[in-house]
Amino acid sequence: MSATIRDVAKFCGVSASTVSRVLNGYTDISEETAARVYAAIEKLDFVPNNTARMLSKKNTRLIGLTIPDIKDPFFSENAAGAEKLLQENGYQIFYGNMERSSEKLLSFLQQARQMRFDGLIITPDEWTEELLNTLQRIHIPVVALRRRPPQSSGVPFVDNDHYRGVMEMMTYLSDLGHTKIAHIVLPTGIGEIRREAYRDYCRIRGIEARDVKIDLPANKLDQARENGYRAMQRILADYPDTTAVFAATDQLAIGAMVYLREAGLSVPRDMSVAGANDMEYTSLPWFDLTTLSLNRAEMGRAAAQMLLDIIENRQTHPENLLLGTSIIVRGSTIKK
Amino acid sequence: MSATIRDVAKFCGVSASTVSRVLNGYTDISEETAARVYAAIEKLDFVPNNTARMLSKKNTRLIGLTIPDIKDPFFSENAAGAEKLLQENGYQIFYGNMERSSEKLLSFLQQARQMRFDGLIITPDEWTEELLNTLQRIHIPVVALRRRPPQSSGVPFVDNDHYRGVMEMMTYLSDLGHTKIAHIVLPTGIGEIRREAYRDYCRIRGIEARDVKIDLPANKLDQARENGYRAMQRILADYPDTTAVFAATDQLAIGAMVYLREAGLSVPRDMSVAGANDMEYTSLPWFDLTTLSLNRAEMGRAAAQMLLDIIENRQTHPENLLLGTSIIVRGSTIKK
DNA sequence: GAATTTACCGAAACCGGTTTAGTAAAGGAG
DNA sequence: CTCCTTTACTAAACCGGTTTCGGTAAATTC
Repeated sequence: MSATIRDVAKFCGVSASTVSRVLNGYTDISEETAARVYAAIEKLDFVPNNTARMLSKKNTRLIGLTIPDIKDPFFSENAAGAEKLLQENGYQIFYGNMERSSEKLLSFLQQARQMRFDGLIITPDEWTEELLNTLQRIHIPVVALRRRPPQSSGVPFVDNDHYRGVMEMMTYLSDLGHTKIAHIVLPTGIGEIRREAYRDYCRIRGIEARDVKIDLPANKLDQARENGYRAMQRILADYPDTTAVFAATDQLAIGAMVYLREAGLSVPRDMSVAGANDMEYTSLPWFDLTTLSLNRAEMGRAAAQMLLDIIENRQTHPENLLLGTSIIVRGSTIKK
Repeated sequence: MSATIRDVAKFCGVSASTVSRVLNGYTDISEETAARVYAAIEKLDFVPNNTARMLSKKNTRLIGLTIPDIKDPFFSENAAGAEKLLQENGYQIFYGNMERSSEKLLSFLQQARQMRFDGLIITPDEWTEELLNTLQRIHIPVVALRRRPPQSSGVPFVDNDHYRGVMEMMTYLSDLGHTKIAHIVLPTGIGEIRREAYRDYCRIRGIEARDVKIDLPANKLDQARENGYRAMQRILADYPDTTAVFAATDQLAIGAMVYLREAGLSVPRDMSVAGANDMEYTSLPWFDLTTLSLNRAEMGRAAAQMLLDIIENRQTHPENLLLGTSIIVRGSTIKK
């Protein structure tokens, strides 16, 4: 079928090991032989068989990266960040689309084991006992992204510093003069962290905490908006004097804005609205949404860097990393 | 390191070939031996090394799938469609993020060759001579998605029937009573097909063709919107009596709506607007955009099916496939 | 009871690379 | 001239599966 390394060797009268050495850039090869080998490679259209190489070298230079939901552009951006760094280091990313299913994740890990991936970057929706066991058993370096693993698991972790980010956003809203600030809670783990920060902030500043959580499963974009919609409804019912809303994600914020629109209220005149995660389209003039930006590409890059440090033994047990966030101020929030 | 098939063999006193047969479900194995082997596998935590398997079997059951731009949710949806079908058939998808770069595509193909992928589904931004040559040389079955390859290349092709889709959309707008319908052209290959359909429709119906093409490179979402914005501006300048605009993509339509908003015109009262591709967020009440829906998952599935037919020799040279589209009627278009 | 079939399993080659250990020739030092 | 390095290369083992070819023993056929 395809030419092998021995074909190349025979063609230019050297041994297979010599060809291999040429390919791998060893220096104890005369220029002349190297040139002959390259010529033969060209002539025979030889392309080394990577599966064979993976087998004999004991690594694959393959990194598995799970994407919780391929339709959510959030994840694709931090994937892109990771990919860039890994490719610079000669690794290929093998993406796994989880579709929010924990069985898919487990079977991806099984795949990873069979394929002998050199490392994994995962973003599980939840950290089950079974997941932790599987991770233990497959003996592959792993870094967790955006979903904090149990402390005891020893899995290193990269995320944004949501707690601090929320504090900053609340400070920003306070500084605008708002004192009646509601919070729309995201019903996930990250959502709880943000809610906690929100409550802490309220306590410290001595203002009333008005956090509303709608518990509908929010694993689809339109459902997330639906949650924001209902939360806004409840906020207006329970706390009618609210002047600003901080939604835990942009999707929730958009949902809230849909409700405000239906209720005949104008943003930002009647209500300031802020979100988080910086979704692409929220900069459009209809929304012009102030948001907490998470710097997604940087997160992916950081996770990849951490993983490389582990794989290449520069670091056996790295510290968790919480990246800073920044507020993108737009027109949806104004002075009280 | 990890247990091998020979370890398992030794452990339960059989030969490696027997273990292999058990793993591959051969029938000429006594139940008792099979049970012993399974027990040993369990005990030793043996997981077959897929790289070795790929090498000895002559296939990898890996399919390469290129994603032109990971940030664009359009592609991820047809990737998901393809993935589903392929996984059902025991194939894994290896994604390649092209970031709209033709060099990346070429290097992905090189990767594909080295890794001995069993098949490829690609969506190149353009069909260069070099690309066609490379495809020839790597000897991997390939199906093209959404970018029509040159007829002579023999590469089979799956796409929506844009021509017919545009005809249907124009018919829909006509039936609403519009006769002064402008078209915002997408500056790509697909854009040309749509423009052609638009012009043909105008000719047949005897109405004036008002297609406007802004040539700024449109490979980012915000740039696409910028193009729509400027196109709308020109439409209003050149054809002030226009009552409906059909933009070749939703992004262009949104860009147009931004301009209309700034110009103080209301959609749909002053101008009906329609788009294409059914972007997720265009259903929001601010836009409520009528759009030509492309059924993305189905496209991916169809491409995967075609590829499998080629790989498994059911079909050596399949016909190109053009899938139907449908119009999603929303509030941005009304009767004249 | 001999011949043939069938069920079950093993030895060894093979896939296509890499790597180790070692060698012949050339060059340099003493 | 001998000894020691260095340079440039090779033979063969190895990675961990699969596959081919066959062999033995039991079961079946005649």
